[in-house]
Amino acid sequence: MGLVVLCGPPSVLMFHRIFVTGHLHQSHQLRHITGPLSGNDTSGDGGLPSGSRWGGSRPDYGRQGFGGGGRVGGGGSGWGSRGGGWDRGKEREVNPFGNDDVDGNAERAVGELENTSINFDAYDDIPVETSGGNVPPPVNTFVEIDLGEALNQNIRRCKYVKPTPVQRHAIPISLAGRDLMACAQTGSGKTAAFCFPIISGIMRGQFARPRGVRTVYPLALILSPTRELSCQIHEEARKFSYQTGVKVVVAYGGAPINQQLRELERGVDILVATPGRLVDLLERARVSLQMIRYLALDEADRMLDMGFEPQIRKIVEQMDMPPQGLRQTMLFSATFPKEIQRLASDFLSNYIFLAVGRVGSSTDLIVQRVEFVHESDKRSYLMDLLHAQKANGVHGKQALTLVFVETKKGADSLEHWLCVNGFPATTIHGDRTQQEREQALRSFKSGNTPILVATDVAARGLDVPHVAHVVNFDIPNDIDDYVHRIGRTGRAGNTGLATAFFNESNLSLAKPLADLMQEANQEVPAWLIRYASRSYGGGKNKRFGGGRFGGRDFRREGSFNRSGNGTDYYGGSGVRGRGGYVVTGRGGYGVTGSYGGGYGTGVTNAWD
DNA sequence: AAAAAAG
Repeated sequence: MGLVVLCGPPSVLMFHRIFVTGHLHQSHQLRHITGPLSGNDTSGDGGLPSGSRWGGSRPDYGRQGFGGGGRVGGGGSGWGSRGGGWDRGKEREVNPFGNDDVDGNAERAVGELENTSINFDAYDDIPVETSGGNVPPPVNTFVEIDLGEALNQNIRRCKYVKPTPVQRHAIPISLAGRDLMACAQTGSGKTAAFCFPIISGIMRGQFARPRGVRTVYPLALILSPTRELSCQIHEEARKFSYQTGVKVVVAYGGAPINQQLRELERGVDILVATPGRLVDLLERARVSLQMIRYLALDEADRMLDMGFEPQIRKIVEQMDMPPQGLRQTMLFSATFPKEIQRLASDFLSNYIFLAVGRVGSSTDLIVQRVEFVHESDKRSYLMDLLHAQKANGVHGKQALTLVFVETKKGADSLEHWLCVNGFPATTIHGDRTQQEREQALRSFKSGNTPILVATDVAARGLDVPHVAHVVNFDIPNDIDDYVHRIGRTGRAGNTGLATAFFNESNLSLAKPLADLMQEANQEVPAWLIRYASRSYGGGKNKRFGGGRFGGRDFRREGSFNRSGNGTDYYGGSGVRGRGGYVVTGRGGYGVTGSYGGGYGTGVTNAWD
């Protein structure tokens, strides 16, 4: 997308023209290269070849000729309709919902009944920013989206009553076949936002795939930065795709590859993976990306930072994946620094930028505290916190506390110290075996070891219900990491507590932290404000440096947007939000007040 | 400088 190189005065007209050109070019390419794939959605619906997993219809919004549901013409020789063998085994599919009523009308289990008073109206107050051409309007219910009956039934089984804000906006965009860069608060339902359209698209599409000897050809690829997160996404995606005929497989390192290979051989539509293991599979030619129609990067900013970028580029640009425009690419994260957005735009084509939620992307469902604690006092201070919490224990059990530290060594030593002092703790970090890591997470989730000491491996995406308290024992060097870490609590509408131990080694974070807390209506201690005003760390602040929050389309920054009236690219129907950005006026939006109230407890666990 | 990600 050549948008970045364009300089000079911004104008609405110019902006539109860029998109229009891109659009035409893209359609042309599609038609030329893939033939039947470019068949228009609407016109094609009546004539779906038999064998489609779902014959529903939906309006054709946005880019023509790519509804995600590409149909490749009649199977010539050497082409089969499935990746291999999955249809035959369909009736034996394990029910990922356990003992739930198959019709999705199961009584709630005891203890889950507490979420009867869900305040979904709080949604209407959430500011939403979109940019890009021809943005499809948001939806209000799952049913009106027409995802297909099988998927709707799974949505009911998951007890999702209404789409969350990011889902309301992202799903229609995605169903329209558009590329998307989405920025939404932690715990706000991002997984489902990219899974639903992918599953729906695969259900309704006809995809002939080459039959390789041992090579499999997934239609969708979902990448995430940690093994545990990939597992979690896989589990969620399996629920969403239950009895849809869509097969989800996960592949990640640290676990025996043979088992994963066997799973792959049984057929795969959606592959969830961590980058390293995927590269391995690609080099062994056990997986080909040739038929990829959907690419989703979860925690996308993390996937494109220094450590991961080369691997991601290799997977996306240097293997056999169709280029942007011929696939649909969706990037999701709670944070999206401008520099990373710039990198990310390499993977996208005529994309829509979507930001949902409060400025700074941290929710006010989380009460944030900062204490000044000298390095040498941290352990005893932590002990005090844990003791105080013990008194609050629910149902005799201690509330779950997630303690973040900077290093793997520090994690081990703190865990040991806690255990010695009578606090049942375990730890998760990259020096432990995968078995140990998964065991630690299970033990934490179950409440067996209600204290988990973690490095940043656990900072992103992991959904552990009922985490009451996140302690930043060591404050991270990056404010975005802080946002993700505290986002392990306060999920799916629950409230949570986050405590950070601040001292003289964290001076560079004083300003961004104070700003972030202020934005989230938190009480900022006077001493922190004093540190913040001294502006350490070279004064560089990526979140507020441009006077804007991180969740903002980089295409509207810099030389592109200097001249006075540069904000109204949105068709003029916007209301100016308090950050100065445009809040879309559609569907009852337009209020930029607080995002309070929440969604009630235990509504879902696929919100990130 | 540290963490993660292949074996």
